[in-house]
Amino acid sequence: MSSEAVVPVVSARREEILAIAAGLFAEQGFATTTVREIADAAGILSGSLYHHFDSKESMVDDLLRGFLDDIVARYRAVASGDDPVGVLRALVRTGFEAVDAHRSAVAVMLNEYNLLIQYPRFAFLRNAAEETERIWVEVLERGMETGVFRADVEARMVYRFMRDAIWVSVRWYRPDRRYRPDEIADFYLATLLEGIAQSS
Amino acid sequence: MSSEAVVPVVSARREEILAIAAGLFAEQGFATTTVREIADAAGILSGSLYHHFDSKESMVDDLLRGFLDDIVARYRAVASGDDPVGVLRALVRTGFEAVDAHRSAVAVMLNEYNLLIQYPRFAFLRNAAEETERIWVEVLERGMETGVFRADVEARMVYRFMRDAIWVSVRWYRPDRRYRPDEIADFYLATLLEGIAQSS
DNA sequence: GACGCGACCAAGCGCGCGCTAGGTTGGCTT
DNA sequence: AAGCCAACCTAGCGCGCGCTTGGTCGCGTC
Repeated sequence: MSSEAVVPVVSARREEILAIAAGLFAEQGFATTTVREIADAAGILSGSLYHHFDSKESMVDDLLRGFLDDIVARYRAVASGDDPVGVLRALVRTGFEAVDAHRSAVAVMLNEYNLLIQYPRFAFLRNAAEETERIWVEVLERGMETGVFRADVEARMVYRFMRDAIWVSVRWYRPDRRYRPDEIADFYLATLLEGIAQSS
Repeated sequence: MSSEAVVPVVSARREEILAIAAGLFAEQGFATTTVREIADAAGILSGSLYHHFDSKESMVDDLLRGFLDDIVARYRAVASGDDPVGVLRALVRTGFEAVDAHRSAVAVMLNEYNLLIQYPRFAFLRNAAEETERIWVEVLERGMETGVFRADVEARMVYRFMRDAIWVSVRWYRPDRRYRPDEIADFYLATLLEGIAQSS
């Protein structure tokens, strides 16, 4: 009998360094962040990073792969509901929760998508983006067909505005501040569903 | 008598190179774009760029200064109206027009703001951003006071969602496609003002 | 007490970066 | 014909980048 269960699946130190790198990538951008900065922040020398990672590129690869696996799974789970309004609410909440819980990954995704998508190894980014769009648009279109959503705007365009508004909120949202993610989600949903014009 | 009027205020060649650089900055990012790439695209050698510009940094400085001067002036002009709904419509249209007419500048502003704002020479970015926010928020708050806008969401938060949705559309909007900027503005305004939920 | 190994250090290689200094060219002016 | 100057070239400097190679250290296992 070996005591395998005690051994972490992946090195804890590796995860720690990945989180540090993610923070720097999110703050300053992937290209602008140097391996020496990452190493400094982790308290080691730059060469020692390569004990944990193949390359700087593989750090951002790891980060985004983990994040996208998680959030796409959440979207899938949430989208199985019947009521389009309820599903849309849940999708939006999930999105803002991700902004709160995975700040760095969301910021990197937002800022570096166009850069990274050029390289074959990051094809999984496009796959995740496309599946996400499919899930959201399907709900919007179902709601339009059943009459709970207005049908005079394109579902894809509505999706884009929603996605962008949620993702970009990572630039001004601060987790320690006034509003919790689900409150912001509700603010956003209120204006999205009912509009800001007074009907009275 | 000299024939000064014929001489361009700034070199036409300089403007041409600036537009080329802007396109590359927008596509690949400022840090990732090299002076050699800019020079190649302009059909000259990298050293020759420095006949026209002090530095790579001064290119992006020039680009953003020109853009922000223009758009802030437009916002100011448009905000002088009385009717909050009308002013908001005009602001949103102006925003989408800028996305259409100044693609590169908007993209650079969106992508590099956080990076550039760190350096003193780019303090004018913050000034422009703050004045813009003041103009938009003032209109929203005026509309809330007079009762044409709902008052149960924060004006600043509404502003941020609007600003981001407009700016980020530069990532998917293509000028040659189906929709003109004012059509997209109207789509966006329809969902923003009235919401996407059917009242029936 | 020898061994294995995960974590890190020491030293530095080669490349591409932004930028520079001085020279050349050709059209325009006088 | 001479001079000027914007535009561009030639050649390359120094720096910081991502990454590599071989070695050190200390903890846990048998």
